[in-house]
Amino acid sequence: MDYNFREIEKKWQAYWADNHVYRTVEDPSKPKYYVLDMFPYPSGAGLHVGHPLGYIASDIYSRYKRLKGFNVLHPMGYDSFGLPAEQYAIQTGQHPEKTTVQNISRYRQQLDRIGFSYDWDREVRTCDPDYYKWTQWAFIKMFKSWYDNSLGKARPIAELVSRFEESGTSGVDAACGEKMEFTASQWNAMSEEEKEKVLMNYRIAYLGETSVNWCPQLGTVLANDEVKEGLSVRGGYPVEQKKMSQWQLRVSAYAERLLGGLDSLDWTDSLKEMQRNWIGKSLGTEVVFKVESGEKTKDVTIFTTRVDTIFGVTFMVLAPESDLVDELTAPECRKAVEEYVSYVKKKTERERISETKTVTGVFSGAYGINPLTGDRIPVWISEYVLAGYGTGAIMAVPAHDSRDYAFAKKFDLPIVPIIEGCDVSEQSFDAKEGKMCNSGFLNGMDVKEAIPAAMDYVEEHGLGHRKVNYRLRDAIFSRQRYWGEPFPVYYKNGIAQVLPMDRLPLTLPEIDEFKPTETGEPPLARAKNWSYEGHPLETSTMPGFAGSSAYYLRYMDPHNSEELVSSEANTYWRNVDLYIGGTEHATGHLIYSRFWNKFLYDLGYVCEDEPFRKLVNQGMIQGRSNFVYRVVGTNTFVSCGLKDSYQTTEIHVDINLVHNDRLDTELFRKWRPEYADAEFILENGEYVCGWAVEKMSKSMFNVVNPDDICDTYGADTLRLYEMFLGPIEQSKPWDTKGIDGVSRFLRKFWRLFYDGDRFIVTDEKATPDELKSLHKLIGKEQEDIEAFSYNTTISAFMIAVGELADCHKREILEPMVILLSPFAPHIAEELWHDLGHDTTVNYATFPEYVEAYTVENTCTYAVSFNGKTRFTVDLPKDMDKAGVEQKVLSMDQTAKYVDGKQIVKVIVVPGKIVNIVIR
RNA sequence: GCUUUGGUGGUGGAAUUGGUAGACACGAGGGACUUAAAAUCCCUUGGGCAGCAAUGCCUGUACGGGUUCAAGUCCCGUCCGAAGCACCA
Repeated sequence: MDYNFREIEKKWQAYWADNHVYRTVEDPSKPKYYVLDMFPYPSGAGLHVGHPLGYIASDIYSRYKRLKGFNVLHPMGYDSFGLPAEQYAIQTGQHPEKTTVQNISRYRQQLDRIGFSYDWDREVRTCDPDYYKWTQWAFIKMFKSWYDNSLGKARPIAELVSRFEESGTSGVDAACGEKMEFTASQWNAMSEEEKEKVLMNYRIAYLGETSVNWCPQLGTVLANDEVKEGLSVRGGYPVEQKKMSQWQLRVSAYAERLLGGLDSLDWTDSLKEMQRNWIGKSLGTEVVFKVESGEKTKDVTIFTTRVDTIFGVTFMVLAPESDLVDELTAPECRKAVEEYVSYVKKKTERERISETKTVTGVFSGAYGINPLTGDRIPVWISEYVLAGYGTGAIMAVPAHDSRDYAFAKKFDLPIVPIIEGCDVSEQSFDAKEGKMCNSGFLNGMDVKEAIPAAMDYVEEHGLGHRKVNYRLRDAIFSRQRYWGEPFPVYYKNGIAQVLPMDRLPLTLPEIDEFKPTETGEPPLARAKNWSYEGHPLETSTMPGFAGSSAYYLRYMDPHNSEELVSSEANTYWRNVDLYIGGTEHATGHLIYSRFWNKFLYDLGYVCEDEPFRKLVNQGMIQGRSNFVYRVVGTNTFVSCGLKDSYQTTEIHVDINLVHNDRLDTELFRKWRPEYADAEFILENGEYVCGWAVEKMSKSMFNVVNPDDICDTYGADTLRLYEMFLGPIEQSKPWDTKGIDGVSRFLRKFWRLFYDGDRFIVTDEKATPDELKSLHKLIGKEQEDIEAFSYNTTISAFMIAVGELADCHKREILEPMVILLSPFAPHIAEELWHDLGHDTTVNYATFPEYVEAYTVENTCTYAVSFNGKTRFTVDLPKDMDKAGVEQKVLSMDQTAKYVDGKQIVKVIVVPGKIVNIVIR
């Protein structure tokens, strides 16, 4: 019998499913290992071969860890709330739940064909009320919590209330919106409504007025990570800034912990760096400038990281959106300022970004006083200062900041250099180096000394204080959409209240249309009886990241209706040991999840501070597109090699019409009616297509469906091939050409067991050479899998099978089957049973590596260096044979000393040099 | 502009972390078996030179320097690519 992958794969997939082979239960007698994939959003297009790349990698690791004796948690689920299903619903009237369920079942079919070892009994779906009950639960917990900066953790809000009752704000160091100060009696005198307003300033989930990314086309607000270059990530629509009252999460309170926690994680440096940049910590100084405008004076606080340059300040700048603008504008300038502010408001985010080089601004008519020099300096207004960062006001040092420099040049403001010898005639000198001058007490200091010295001075003289600033903003948590988690919030007399826990889940109401109302309210406003005890419920829903922030916890205990996760399950599984997914979540999901987990940790619901210990970013599989070249104005297509002699248009052609870059011209004519009478100019009788590596997408006609690969080559071949393509972290194009190699390898493997229909495995003793091949492979596989270097493991396999092509001995083949099983589980199961085992291979153990088998016979060589024979050493016997000219040996067995130093290794290149590594 | 990360045959990629560069695979070329095809197997395959031949020699990891007995790997400079951030004071 030949290797019939179709039958084998069907048989074993059915067996695994029927017997729940991969069901996982907590087992304290075994060490745990938690391997997680980023769960997919089930889109209508189904999976293409790029999606399973990470899943295959994690599945191999899971199976490997099981062989190593670990109790492995390896679950899968769906991130099933989201925009595409809703957009589709708006267009067709089809309920998003219906399309979501359809898409999920298609995903499941596709996933099942690849042979993953998921414990499907633990599946979660974020749109399932039994699941989002816990998303809503966490939101309520956040609503009922505040962040105590002095303890560095979240605490129940009731605790804050009692502190306010006792002593007001004194002694309270809380993360909050605006700074507040009041006494206990002031607090106690407040109305309920006023108290609620105050508490909203401290809650971790809070309702607040803020400038948001508003996307008119989508009719919703978006988080910062959902916007790239002023366009929405989904759909690519323009985004504008708008002030709105929105639910937010006080992620900024966790900035320092999110930053510090990175050090302990086993993530790539680049990913950690991305998060660090996103958090954007900077240490600087807040300095108070007195500002005069007509008769009025006001203290204006600015933030700077370079107080040392304060003697070079020649003007100040306010952000156009800053509240100070209105207060400080002098009457004679009011008209110009108002015009400027409305001009800035009209611009979209996109325009502001693309016009960063055009300098704009207007004079406010106010003057500030430099607190160190007493100089009187003009106050300007310009969009290059952001309202949301620092205080929305800056001191400008044109000599040493390129943005201030550009502004000074444009509006002809003075530029005063304060670092010796720098030339500021053409550009500013931004570097933090050199000696200070024109700077009073700082003169002669190096910039590096001057920064702390200036900070000290400012603090000692009461002019300001050191201040840490973060770029990380609070997460905007409201979306004006239907297909998301409803907020468990109602409004009683206009005050936001959360539902009692026993009312959860608050399920999505049925509505007849999914688009926003005519008055621009979210779709939920269409729902009838959308109220709680007569009070209206919140009509916006939660964003996509809500459901994905704690899903890894739910997998630990997915059917628990009393708790998010029981403490037994949580203390057993703890956190994710290995998380595999794309980098695109670096500043979104991976920040929110860490925040969410830390919050739950503070309240004692989970036992680990960080959710994901090790993180591997799989690269993208790109498409390999093919092109044909149409001669302009004709229906004639010219082969790629000849295209330069014609004027041509490049046209994407469906890769299914192309094999090895050769176009099937008959299929091409049938592909589209307009090509029915196409003519071709061939080279060597063939039409050669051009190609390019692009994103895999329908519009490029380069999508490869894993189902098709499973049909023609089998799931095991697909798995092997995706891993053989190259390192997991790297992006690489899918190229179907190479798949024959691994397919051939599996057939060769099969032929170790079968000659036609004859099972040819014998009980003969293995030879030393055979054992050597086997153990080399065991060693290599172990080492490589731990390092996620699966492609080289597969190479090692191919070499071993080549070496063992004539070996049909059980003693060798049985371990080989176990070694292959993480990569190609179906064929391994089949052969494992053919070898006479009743259990599945996954309950076997990983073969033990014996180094002795791989070490050759040795004989003694004299080793000399520096012209003298120093000692003798045992080296492999074939040392002097051609082809083995060099060996690196561990010297442990022969531990020799030269001149009192221990020899660690010896490197021999016959006829050339001997290198001794000593310690 | 800043941060991160790369640059090795026709292609995907190896290289024990400083030790024979190009493993393994694809593609290409040649051959065997076959009426033929598929399948399978064998040989060649970075470039150049010499030889009937086994083989030998030179050169070669983006470019230019350097450290070292030894550099794809480490250091300095230049060029190019990818990703992320982007008026963050």
